[in-house]
Amino acid sequence: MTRGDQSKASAGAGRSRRGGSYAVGRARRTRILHIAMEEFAENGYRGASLARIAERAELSQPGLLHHFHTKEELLAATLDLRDEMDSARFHSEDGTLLTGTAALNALADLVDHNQRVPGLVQLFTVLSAESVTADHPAHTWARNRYRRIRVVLAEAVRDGVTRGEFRKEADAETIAIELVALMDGLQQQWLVDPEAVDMAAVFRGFLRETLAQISV
Amino acid sequence: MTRGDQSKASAGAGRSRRGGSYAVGRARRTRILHIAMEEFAENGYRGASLARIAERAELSQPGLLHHFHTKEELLAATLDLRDEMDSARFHSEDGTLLTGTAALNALADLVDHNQRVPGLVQLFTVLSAESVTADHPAHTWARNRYRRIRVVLAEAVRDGVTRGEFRKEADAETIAIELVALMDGLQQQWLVDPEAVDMAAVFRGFLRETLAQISV
DNA sequence: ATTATCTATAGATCTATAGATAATGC
DNA sequence: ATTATCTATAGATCTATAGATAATGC
Repeated sequence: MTRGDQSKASAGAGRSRRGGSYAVGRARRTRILHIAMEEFAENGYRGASLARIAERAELSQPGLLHHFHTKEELLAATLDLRDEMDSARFHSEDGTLLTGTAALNALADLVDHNQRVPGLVQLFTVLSAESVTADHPAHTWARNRYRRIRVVLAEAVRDGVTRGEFRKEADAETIAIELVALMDGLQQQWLVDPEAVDMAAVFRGFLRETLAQISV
Repeated sequence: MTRGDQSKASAGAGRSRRGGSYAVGRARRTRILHIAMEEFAENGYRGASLARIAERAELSQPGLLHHFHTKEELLAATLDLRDEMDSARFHSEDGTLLTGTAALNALADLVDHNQRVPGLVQLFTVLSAESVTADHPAHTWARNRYRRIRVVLAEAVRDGVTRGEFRKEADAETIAIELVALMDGLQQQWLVDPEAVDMAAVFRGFLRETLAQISV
């Protein structure tokens, strides 16, 4: 009963933890999380080692498990943190979701930005692919993340239609799937051979064509 | 000197091995390879276990290592086999590479076909993503495979221009990158959520638009 | 009192090698 | 003679738990 009462707080925030914590602990957790992001990006979930993450965070491996009770729990916290980092990007300053042309341009800006943070791109690419297996701990996360993104993009297109920016025939669902697929696929080719693929340029070109087709 | 002489044979073929082999051995190797494809698809390179592959092939784990000396060697053989399976698809019956519209349509047929072999799609998706790390044993394979595919597709488009099927302005390199990216990205979304994404339909739709744009 | 750590360790892996025995086929 | 197997095992992991000690802050 005592612990259960506080469980609601940790649902969306991701930072707070059940039970109290001291300042040293919170600082260490943050440090662990950032190192975990790098290690999962570099080695995937299966290839990452708690011992190595602990070593880089300068504490013992059981010391790490004091903060995150299992490897899966550490992965979940990592994914929450990564999701938070991107979600800000699709909201305007007053907190509402971007729509229409503005949303699609925000997507192109994201691709530009991603070119400067290969580590974060790699985290998603590696974990998303690893999680296609049904029993992978990130499977549900990946599926829900894709669904969420597709819904947001499709709504952005539909809103564009409502406001008269886009033609009525624009197929919002298909465009959403295409944009996400192209982003992911470009990231894959770019990560494996950065010099050969200018992902930002290709994505902007594609977006220009798409907008030309659906704009009123 | 004695072994070196035969090394050339195994370069392209993939089936033959240095030194002789008995019929039982060849049969077992084939069986091991097919099981390895499934295991690598299901668990990635890092997650797959030689012991488990051996168990499924009904021999001991050191027995398996008699045929493939290391885990990396088994992976390499698996990748060679997988590459062979697809390469036939882009050659016409007289052995020449497909070009222009024919090549692009072959690509769409491939996407259709892939929808019936999720395991093989998963093998590529998982291993390609896992191999973005520079030190992954499949890193070079993935990079070269992408380069090869892009070259083939870009040449198909350029040939289409030469034959007067496509406009001169068609940007062959960009179209090649886009097509590959879209295929990969669609596979990712489809594997993680098959009911939500009709990858064949989306790909054909995209191809239709592209052809409409570049056709004379 | 609670949180943050540590050392020690259990119990499962995992890849690869050594060395022996049985089957195959020139 | 060579190839195909096996058992036994070395040597490295890896995650997670038990139980003790030190630091923190109501």
